[in-house]
Amino acid sequence: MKYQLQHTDPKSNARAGLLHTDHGVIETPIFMPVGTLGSVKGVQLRDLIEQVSAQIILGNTYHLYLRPGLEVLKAAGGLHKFNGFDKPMLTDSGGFQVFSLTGIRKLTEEGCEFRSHIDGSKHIFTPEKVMDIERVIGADIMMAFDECPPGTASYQYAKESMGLTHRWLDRCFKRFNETEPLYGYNQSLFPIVQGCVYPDLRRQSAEFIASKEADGNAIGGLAVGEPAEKMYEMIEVVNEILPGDKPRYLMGVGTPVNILEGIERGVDMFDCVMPTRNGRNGMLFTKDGIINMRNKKWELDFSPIEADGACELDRTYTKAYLRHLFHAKELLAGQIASIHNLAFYLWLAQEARQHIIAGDFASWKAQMVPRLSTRL
RNA sequence: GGGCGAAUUCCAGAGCGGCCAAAUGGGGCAGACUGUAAAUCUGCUGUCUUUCGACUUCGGAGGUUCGAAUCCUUCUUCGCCCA
Repeated sequence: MKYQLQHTDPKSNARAGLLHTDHGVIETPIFMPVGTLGSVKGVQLRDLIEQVSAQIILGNTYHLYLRPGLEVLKAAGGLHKFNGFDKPMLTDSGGFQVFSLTGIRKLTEEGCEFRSHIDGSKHIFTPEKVMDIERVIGADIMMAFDECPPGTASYQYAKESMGLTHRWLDRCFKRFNETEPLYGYNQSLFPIVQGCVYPDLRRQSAEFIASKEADGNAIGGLAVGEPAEKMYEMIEVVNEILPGDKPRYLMGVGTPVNILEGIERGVDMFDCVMPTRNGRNGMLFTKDGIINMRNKKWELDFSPIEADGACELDRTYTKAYLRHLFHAKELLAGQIASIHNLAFYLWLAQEARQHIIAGDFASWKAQMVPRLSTRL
C-alpha cells in the first residue's frame, strides 16, 4: 500500500491524496461506508457503486467472526469474494466492541473475554487472535486491536488503557509480521492512537504509533462522549506528530461538520454509522442541512428529496413520498435514506478534495459549516 | 313483535362505586442516534397553565349516593338469538 500526497491546502492542514491498494486507488479525503456484517445495511452492491460511489467499505472483525464465522469466510476466499465488493475494504478489530459491549466483556492483559451478544457463548479476543481473524477476512486494511475508553474516562484510566493498547499493538505487529495474507494480495495494519481527551497522553500515544512506521495511522477514542471542541483539539495534537506521508484515519467520525473539521486538521479517512443508521431512522443529511423526514412539514412537499443531490435517486423520489414510506414503515424508506446519505457523505469528501486541489478549501468550508448544521 | 348483550378519550380495548383524565396496544406529534448488540430507542398525545393545579369528559336525558365511566330508570344506536 502506498500513499501519494497530491495537494496541501495553503491555509490549513487539509490535504488531498491517493491511497493505492491491491484492490484499487482511493481518493482522499474519503468517507468509508460501514458494513459491519459485510453488508452496508440496506444498500445493495449496485447502488453502493453506482449511486453512492463508494471507494472503500468497512467490515467488523467481531461481528464477522461470530457470523458467518471463519470457516465460511475462509471457504469463500475472503470477504471480497463473499460479498462481491471488489474494491478496497477495511476491517475494524473489535476494539470498539470492547467499548460498546461493556457488561458482557472482561478485560485482561492477555485480551478481552466476550460473551457473544447473539447466543451468550464465551469468546476470547487477544491481539494475536484478532490478527489471525483479520487475515481470514482478508481486508486490505486491518485495524489493530485496541481498547476504546469512553470520552469521560479519568486521566488514570485513560493512561492505563493507553498503555494496554500500546502493549497490545506490539503483539499485533509481531503476529502481523509473522503471518502472510491468505488470498494473494497485500494487507496493511493500521495502529490506533488513544489517550482520551488528555493532550499529553495523546502526544505520547501518537509518538508511539508513529514509531511503528505503519502504512497508515488511525485516531481512535474520539466522538465517544467528549465535547466536539475536545475532539478537534485532540486531532490537532495528534496530527502534529503522525507522519504526513501516511494517511490518517479518524475512526467513527462523524457528522458532516465533524468531517470537514477533521479534513481541515489533516485527516484523510473517515467512517461512521450515522449516514446509514440515522438514515434508517428518518434523518437525511443534505448540503442545506438536516431533515427529519418523518416530520409533518413534509407531508405535502412534492419537491425532490434533493434537487441537486449527489445521486439519481434524490430526483427520483419526492419528500412527501419518502415521508410516507417512513410512516408506513416501508423497508424502502431506510434504503432510500441510506443511499442518499452515503452519496451525500461521499460527495462531501469528494467536494472537499476538489476544493483542496483548487486551493480554496478554507473559504468553501467556512460557508459550508453553517449550512450543514441547519435544521430544515 | 319478543329476549339478551353492547355503547369508554383519534382507533382498538381495559376499567365495573372513591387510588380515573381513565391500563395496554395502535395511530399521531416531536426528539435521540458518531470505529452498528439499533430498519432502534425515548418523550408527549382532553382543555387551560411554566409548575403546582384548575376545568370539562366515558352514547343522550334523568335519578340514587358524601362521591358514578362504574348502580337505577328511560331514550337512541349497534350486534346476536327466538318468532
